[in-house]
Amino acid sequence: MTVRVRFAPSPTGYLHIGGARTAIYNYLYAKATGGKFILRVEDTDLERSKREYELKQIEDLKWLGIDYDEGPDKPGDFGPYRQSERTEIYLKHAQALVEKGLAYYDFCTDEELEAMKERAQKESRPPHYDGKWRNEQFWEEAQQKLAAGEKAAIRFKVPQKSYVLNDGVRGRVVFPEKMVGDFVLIRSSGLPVYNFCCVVDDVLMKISHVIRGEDHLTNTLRQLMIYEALGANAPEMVHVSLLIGKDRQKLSKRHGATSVTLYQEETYLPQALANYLCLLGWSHPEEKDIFTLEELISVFDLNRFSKSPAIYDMEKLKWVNGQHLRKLSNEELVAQMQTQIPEEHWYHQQTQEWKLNCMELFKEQIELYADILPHLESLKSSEIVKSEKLNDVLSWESTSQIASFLKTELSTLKEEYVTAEIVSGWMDKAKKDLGIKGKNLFMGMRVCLTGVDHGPDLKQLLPLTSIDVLRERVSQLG
RNA sequence: GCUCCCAUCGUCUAGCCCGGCCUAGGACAUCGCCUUUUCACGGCGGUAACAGGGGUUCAAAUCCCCUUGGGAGUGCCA
Repeated sequence: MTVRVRFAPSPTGYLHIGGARTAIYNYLYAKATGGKFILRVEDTDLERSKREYELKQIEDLKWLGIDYDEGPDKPGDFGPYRQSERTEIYLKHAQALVEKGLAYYDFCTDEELEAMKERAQKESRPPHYDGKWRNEQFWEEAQQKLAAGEKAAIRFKVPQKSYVLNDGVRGRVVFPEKMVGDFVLIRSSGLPVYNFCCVVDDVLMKISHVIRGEDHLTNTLRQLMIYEALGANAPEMVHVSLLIGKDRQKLSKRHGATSVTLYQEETYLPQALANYLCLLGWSHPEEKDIFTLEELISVFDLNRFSKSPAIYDMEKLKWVNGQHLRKLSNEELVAQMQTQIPEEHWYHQQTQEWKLNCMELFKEQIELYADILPHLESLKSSEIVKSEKLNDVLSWESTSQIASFLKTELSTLKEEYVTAEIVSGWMDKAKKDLGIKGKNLFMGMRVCLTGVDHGPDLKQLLPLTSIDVLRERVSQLG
């Protein structure tokens, strides 16, 4: 059997990191098995669905490195791939179920349903539908009302029996009888409801494996019933554990960034986000924690999911990002920085060589592209960053000597930038002429020329700062 | 309330299905040391967990039951 999996987002907002994670798992499984990955847009909630969200989610998916074989903009043999364009199909199947006596028309108003629920609550019964239309004796009346043009929802007549699900990660799950009441298949507006569309589509699109979040586990009961009513076999179900926040609550905006877009904006690497997301609830057979999706394809399998929910930890994501960042060459880093960093912060007027040197120097210190900003800023700043250590260095007799020495040296230079050789020359000369060495020399130089008590090697750092700025820094100390 | 799911370091997890190789391994974070005359990177090491209680067994993190805790669902949302 060829594997066909799908990711079925609702275009009611931006792509959520939880959604991105299940999309990745589906994508990987398709790739690992040589199957097909389908993108299906579940936009049956007309009120909240927006085309712009659909487009944005697709863009974000692609940004993460996920591509699909069939989808709204990639016609396949099982389209259309947008549920709003399949209304007729759902209607046809729902009517067929009514004809078979497996579903029925329901004319209850919202008020009646509300009253029904309240009554059930008062009598501490489960709030299941128990309206008259469930009863076969009214079905003729229903047909008449329908013929008269009255609006009705189509409700599924839930069989009185228990269902068993063999889930790929949960194992055997038994849903007892009477767990759910008759639920709606088609709204009175004529539009279908999620659980129904989902099953009809999964059957029609020949989906072999459903990999989705555990929040759908209880939905599965309803879906199992629909598969049965439709005379179809249910696909393999794989319910992946959920992502939660530090407070163990469902991941929401107050836990920080929850949409993929935000990570783009914060200059995360797509491969790092994808990498980290895989690590939550799934483990690499060799316990590797840094990999690309490409590398994962050959080892990905459905048996390595963990059952418990995972807390989303931004700290580790950052670390993963840093690991991926360090794998990039200086050339790639420069190219990326051009697009990731606002032009006014980036030294776009600098030579390529300067930029490459800059990357070489700072890439070990950053985890995100945006982390380069303060470093870039420090290159042109003549501000003295006060600290206890810095004051100590400034109090040394040797430091004032170095300051005036540097002042003279700098005044003789015509170039715009110093070189590593010039800096070396200063070191040697200061050692010989002033008799300063060791910590006094190095720290004195550093403080005078950078205004900071720590930082990267001076021979690499100083050539990135213009001599004018160096002069300014030194003069402030003199 | 009812139903379903889950439970190993602070966090992500390995081990669990097929009990003994577990004195419970790795990673993030944290702490210390080394490296770097500074910082960062890197290297080495430390602190740190089988939720609790009962079984079963020669032997339980692993199998069973209960308790507790957490999550999800209970929509004419998806």
